[in-house]
Amino acid sequence: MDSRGIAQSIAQLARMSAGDGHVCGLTPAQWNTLRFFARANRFTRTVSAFAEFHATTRGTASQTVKGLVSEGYLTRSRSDLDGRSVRFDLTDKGRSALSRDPLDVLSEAIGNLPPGIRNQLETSLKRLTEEVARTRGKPCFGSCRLCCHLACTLRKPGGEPAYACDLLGQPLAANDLDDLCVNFETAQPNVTPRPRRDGKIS
Amino acid sequence: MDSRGIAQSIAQLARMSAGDGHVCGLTPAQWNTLRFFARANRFTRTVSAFAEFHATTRGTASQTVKGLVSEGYLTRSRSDLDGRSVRFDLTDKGRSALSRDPLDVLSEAIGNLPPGIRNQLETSLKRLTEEVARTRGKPCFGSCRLCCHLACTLRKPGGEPAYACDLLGQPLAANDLDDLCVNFETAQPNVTPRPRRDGKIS
DNA sequence: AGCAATAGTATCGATTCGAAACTAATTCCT
DNA sequence: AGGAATTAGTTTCGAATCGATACTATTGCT
Repeated sequence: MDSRGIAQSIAQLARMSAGDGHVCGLTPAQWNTLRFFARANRFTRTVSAFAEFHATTRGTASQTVKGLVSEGYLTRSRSDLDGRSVRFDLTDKGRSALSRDPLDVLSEAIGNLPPGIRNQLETSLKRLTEEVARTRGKPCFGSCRLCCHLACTLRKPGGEPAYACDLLGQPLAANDLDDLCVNFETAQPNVTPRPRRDGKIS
Repeated sequence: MDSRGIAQSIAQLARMSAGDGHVCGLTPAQWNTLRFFARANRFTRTVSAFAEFHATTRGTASQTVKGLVSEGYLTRSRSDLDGRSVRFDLTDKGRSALSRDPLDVLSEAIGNLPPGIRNQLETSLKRLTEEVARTRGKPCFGSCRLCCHLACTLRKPGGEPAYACDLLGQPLAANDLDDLCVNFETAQPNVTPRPRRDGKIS
């Protein structure tokens, strides 16, 4: 199969796995939104970040989020550091809904792959995502663990390491490190950082 | 990253690559349709097959196809073997449109992968597609070359081999073998064939 | 203070999509 | 052979989605 065929099979896999649309009373767009807010770190659980991630406009994203808030899947809280910013967090209802995520048919199939194959797949997908994002001039979301802005300091020898984000100047808990972040930059040399004017966080 | 994360990155890759929607005057749905009819063999270039592939309803698929026909990207021709069946073929306009396919950003990224990695990716995707399709009880489109219904006979020693589809009892040209087919079944033992009531072709 | 940029929301119109009803042709079953 | 069920395709209608645009409020820069 040629590259086009592989590209199409990626598209088809995504389409097939997205489910028949309305499952458990949620639309495909709402499922995507819930998934995003479940995986994004606290700097990233915003309408703007979601819009960018989902490749849509802020207006559309705002509508979808509003619907999920009014149905009790997300909570809305203003930031006290930035009066413009609003953060959304999953409620228990939102978390329990995700346990019936239609995308899990794909997750389970991936879980059945041999570990070596699965790691290889993950690596390839990461590379493809970065390359496509670079081509399209869009940010490539990623986790702090592989981000060039992650700072790790050891307070005392043999103690617990303390993490922080260099870019935002904010501390990071150990279990924040695998969450998605808008500000992700691959931790590798000779990469010019994406210009960013507003480095403030919520 | 866990399996859910990988599943989501597949979904995101597909979304990101699909482009910003309207490119060259075609909508995302229309691009998908063109891609399908470009890759499907003559038994598969129907509304029903496309609807199943695209995981939508025949009504929706019919609408999209109708639009493409009226804009000159596809031609519509009734079958003379089955009065119900209609086949759609790409026009030159359709083919030339596909040379500007927004999905090509992903295809190119895939083309940049080292051959071994690319083959591994293709294998993994095929396996995932089959598994998800099986779970959801849907057919898994594939090419004749790997299908259990492919029959190959050698008319005379050293001559050109002749291909045919066992299921449909129809001859296949050599360059048909890589096209998508609805009736695809993996060529491996101990697999119960998907039940099929209507084996007739157009 | 003034201007540009950012975060989020609201509104409108076009498109999409799923469900259901419908026509016509074919196949299955007795 | 003949009626019932199935299949292919289309049409229509209403709901949902989405992009574009305009708008408010807040923040950053000079």
